[in-house]
Amino acid sequence: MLDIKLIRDQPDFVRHGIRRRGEDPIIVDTILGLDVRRRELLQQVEQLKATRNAVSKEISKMKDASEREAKIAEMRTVGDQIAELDKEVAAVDNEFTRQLLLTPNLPHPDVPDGTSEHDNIVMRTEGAPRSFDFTPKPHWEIGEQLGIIDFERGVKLSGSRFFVLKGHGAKLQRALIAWMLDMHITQHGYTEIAPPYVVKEEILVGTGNLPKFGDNLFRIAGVDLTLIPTAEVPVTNLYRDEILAAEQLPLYHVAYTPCWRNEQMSAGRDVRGIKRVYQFDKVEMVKFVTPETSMNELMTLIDNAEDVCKALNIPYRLLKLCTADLGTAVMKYDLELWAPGCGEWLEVSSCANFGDYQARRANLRYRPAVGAKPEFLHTLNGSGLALPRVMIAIIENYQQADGTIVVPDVLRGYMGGIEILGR
RNA sequence: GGGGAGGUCGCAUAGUGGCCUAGUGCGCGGCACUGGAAAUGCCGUACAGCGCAAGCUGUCGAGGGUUCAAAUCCCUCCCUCCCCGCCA
Repeated sequence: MLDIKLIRDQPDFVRHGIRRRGEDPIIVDTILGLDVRRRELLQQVEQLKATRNAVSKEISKMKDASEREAKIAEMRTVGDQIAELDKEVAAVDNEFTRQLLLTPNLPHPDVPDGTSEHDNIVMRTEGAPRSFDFTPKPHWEIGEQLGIIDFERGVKLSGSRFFVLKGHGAKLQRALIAWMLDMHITQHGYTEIAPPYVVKEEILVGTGNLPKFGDNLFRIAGVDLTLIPTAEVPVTNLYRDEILAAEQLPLYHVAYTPCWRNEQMSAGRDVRGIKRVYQFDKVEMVKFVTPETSMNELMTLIDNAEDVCKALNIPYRLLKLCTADLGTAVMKYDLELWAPGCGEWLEVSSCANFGDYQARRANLRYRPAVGAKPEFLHTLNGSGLALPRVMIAIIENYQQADGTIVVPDVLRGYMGGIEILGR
């Protein structure tokens, strides 16, 4: 959500930001119109309420019965007027809030312009792709042959785009989760959170998934609960409606959760394997920081995600996303691991600074100093990392000619000594 | 799921229609006293909206209602605690 004062004072600046994102800046005029109307009505109704409050107090002290009755009758009329105006205020206010919630975030000036993901900029590529003396296979072949990924039975249970991990496959994922969590906790200073996997509607509004981007969500029939699309949703809302002390910031949290995404719009894309599925596991980092530090915090957030890629010793690259690919962020970077079997770069992490956009929605504030006014803080989040695609990268990069997979060094302690998957 | 008790300012509590402009204690901040501190005293301590400002308005779990006037009365819902039932 944007600050209405910013829209009021610098409408052209806001329009420019919205236009860069490829959206229609007309919403600015809609909001400004509602804002004016809203304040007019508020002033009217509040003046009437002030009158009623004052006269009601007088009434309690009146001795003369007829004078008293006259005032009561008078206030009855005022009360009717107030009731009508209150209704109007509520209607205008609802629409005003709805429009504000639909307004996109403004991109940072340093974000490159673009109209599609092709305009994203590769900042750097780390690590050389391994050279194979055989043709590397895609993970869906290796996984099936080794019996560590069962596609058919996943479909049998839950339909297309669901899969089952078995034996060493399940263990590898569990090892990865524990290892990543431990790395962020012990080396990067994060505190672990184990949140609920279903949340209320207002929580999704807080992170910006609703009201605009609800299409991908799995909602639970009959109750006001939705399966989380990412741990970002419950964790970012942790301190909702609270005022944190400045000394509590920055606050770093890391959470492992499953994620559910009903991506019907991507039907037909990446149908093979586990690259794009309806349920996947992810370790997610979330930061709560003061506004002036958020850009630096974004850089260290990327470092934290990058450390995972480095430790796995798999080639990766860092992308700076253009205005078309920003989502609700102010600025965003993606990390992609190289997968030699399917021959593509896999997005395993998305690291974003949201500025105060989410903080306004979720009412996340901090007090800069004792006695000072509360202010909205800044939120950031980044995957650290998303499990299925890391699994793909490990399977494809660490495959051997005989169809088995070497367990990366860093994971062996978490694998109970297993060094080769499939034996 | 059934029965009971509750939800008031950071915490604890008072408040059964106008004396509530929500009191008190603790905590917190400032000041005084002190060589410094403790103790003590004084002052201040929720959030939001509107307004250039003075100030006004709203919020006592949430939403409706009754009333000239609601923390207080009525209705619906949510949450917490206790007992019973069921259950990993």
